[in-house]
Amino acid sequence: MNLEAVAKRARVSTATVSRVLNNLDVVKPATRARVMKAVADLNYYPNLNARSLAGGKNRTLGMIASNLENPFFFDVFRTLEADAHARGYELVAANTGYNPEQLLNSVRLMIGRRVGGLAVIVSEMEPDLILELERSNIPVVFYDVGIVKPKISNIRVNYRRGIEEVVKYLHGLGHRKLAFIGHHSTLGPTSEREKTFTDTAPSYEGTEYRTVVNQDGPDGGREAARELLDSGYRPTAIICVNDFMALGVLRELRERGMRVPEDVSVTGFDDITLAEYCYPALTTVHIPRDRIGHLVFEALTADSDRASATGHEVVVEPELVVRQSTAPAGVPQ
Amino acid sequence: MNLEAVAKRARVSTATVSRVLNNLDVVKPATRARVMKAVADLNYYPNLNARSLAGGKNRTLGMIASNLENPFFFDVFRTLEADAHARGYELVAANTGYNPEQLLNSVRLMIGRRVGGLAVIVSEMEPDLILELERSNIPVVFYDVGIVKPKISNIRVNYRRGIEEVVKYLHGLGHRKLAFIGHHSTLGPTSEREKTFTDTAPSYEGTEYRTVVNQDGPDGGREAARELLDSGYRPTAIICVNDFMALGVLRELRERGMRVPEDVSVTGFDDITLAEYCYPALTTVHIPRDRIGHLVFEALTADSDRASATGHEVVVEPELVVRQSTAPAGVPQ
DNA sequence: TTGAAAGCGGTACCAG
DNA sequence: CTGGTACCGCTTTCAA
Repeated sequence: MNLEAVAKRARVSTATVSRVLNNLDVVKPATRARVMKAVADLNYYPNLNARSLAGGKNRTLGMIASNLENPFFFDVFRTLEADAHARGYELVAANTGYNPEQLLNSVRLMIGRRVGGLAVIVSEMEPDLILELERSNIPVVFYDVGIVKPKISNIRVNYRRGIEEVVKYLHGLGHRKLAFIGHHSTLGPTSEREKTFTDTAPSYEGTEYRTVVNQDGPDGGREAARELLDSGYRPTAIICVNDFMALGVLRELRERGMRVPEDVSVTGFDDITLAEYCYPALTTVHIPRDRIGHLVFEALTADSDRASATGHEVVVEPELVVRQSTAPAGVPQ
Repeated sequence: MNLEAVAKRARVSTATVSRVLNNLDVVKPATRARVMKAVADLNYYPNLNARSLAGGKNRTLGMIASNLENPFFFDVFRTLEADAHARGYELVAANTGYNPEQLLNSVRLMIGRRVGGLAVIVSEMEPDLILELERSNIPVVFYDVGIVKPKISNIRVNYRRGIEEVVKYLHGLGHRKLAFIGHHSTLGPTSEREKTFTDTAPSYEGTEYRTVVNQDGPDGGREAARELLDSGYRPTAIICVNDFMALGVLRELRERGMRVPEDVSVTGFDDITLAEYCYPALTTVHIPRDRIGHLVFEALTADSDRASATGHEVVVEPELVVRQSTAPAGVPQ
């Protein structure tokens, strides 16, 4: 089923069918109607591969995420997709599972597809990546990779401030024995959070801390908490790199009979919906994922002449959200 | 950057470059090496659109899901993707948000892309869908749509048995006032669960029940629980259509000061990872999502001559998993 | 307003 | 083992 079949049935040329299908309003209404009918009769749908090959354009955007299972990434995906659909774009997503090799793979695939724009929302990184992306000449937006080059935009979240607020808040509650639970990632948001933590914690006198990492997700969080507690260290507050991992921490604590927040306070990061649904509801730092999604879409579809030509950077400010998983530190043991 | 550029640089024809890129081992090692070098030098990546246009083949599979945010769908996606990658396929996903219109859209898009196979894992349905899919001549696998046609496979879960076991189990615990919380969907798995419930419940003497539906997800679950309880009805056990919604039910109960499972028992369905992480851990029905993912992949890539040519059906058996959210019914109020 | 035809970047068949 | 070349299905001048 192709253009020619439709053309034949409508007694016009393929060029005209193409015009109708692309809404080039130069076609005589009568002709247009005839074509439309043929299209409907034949149940015809254009071959998108041929279309983007011939047109050199592509109304398909790509998004590569580290872990779509983590609601943080998914929420960005969701709003990006909504924006895309609203403006007649399509979005294809790829998951790297924090695997740098897979990241490179996905990027090449997206380039191979000649997507109209590519959002790289990942925590891991690959050296060759930036270079290849630059050469590809595709509009790209990174999330939290500190590189701004022509055609490459950047959206960052002020993690530093987020973590600082958490530490300050906990310190204000009297917590002096802290722990940080993070996840593996070569570079990017995560390590920035961790680094900020190890930078900040010591600035408060008399504060002890320890750090442990594991994979992203409830399982990883639980495992990390287990390792932390098995070491004998007894923090009064545990700061998690994100809410998704905090879920696992809460569980481990619960199973050990440690009460939250009476015995130990726990904080997350991101403010995913689940943060409100777990028990106890999680004190966390809100990151406006919908705003990020919108920004990504804009950056990807901006006129290549202006902003994107230079590559711009936007910083998003996070905000502390206090719920039930934190409380004043108890009497030191 | 195209084949010709590479060919020129390697001093061979485009045909040879193509052979090298496709591992047709008829190329002399020396030549192959030269081509490889040119490819590397030029940082060349084949245009996938052109490739599938010319080749008529497509190593890209598609998966359409109702709600990728629901871990059930995501888990299927994950294993399908893993299988695909392992065998050199790619997977593009689309989300319908339970919207039939969006479903049709996505299907057309996938057909437009001429994907090599399409998995339709959704709860909603569109009349035109089956027809269009059939004409497309693309291998298709449905999840729980009771239609088997040539080239269309079907994977079903024996929901009926799952629900029956839940009801029987709860009845054994003495529960006589039940409630079912489901989500909207025109047809498919969900309504089958609900139907099974309304079929089964009355078969136990003295059993009362009520049903309420809302959107999928914790928010919807919470809202449904709210509506249920606001009506004045006081079930001793609430059966949720899936774990994702049960999360919200647990929260609403908690906020109303109703203890689970002392005051009311709650069950989920699917056995997502989160079911173990919520509080209390959820009694649910396990569905082997990895197995489903594998089955989907197989069905999509099976030799079109055999099985898929006829279209086959596989039934997966679920299994009750008892955790902490259920207990014997207390004294009637 | 419409048609003819030249690509877009590959693949695959046919020679050599 | 390698090159020439006819498409794949659609977009886009260029003419008419």
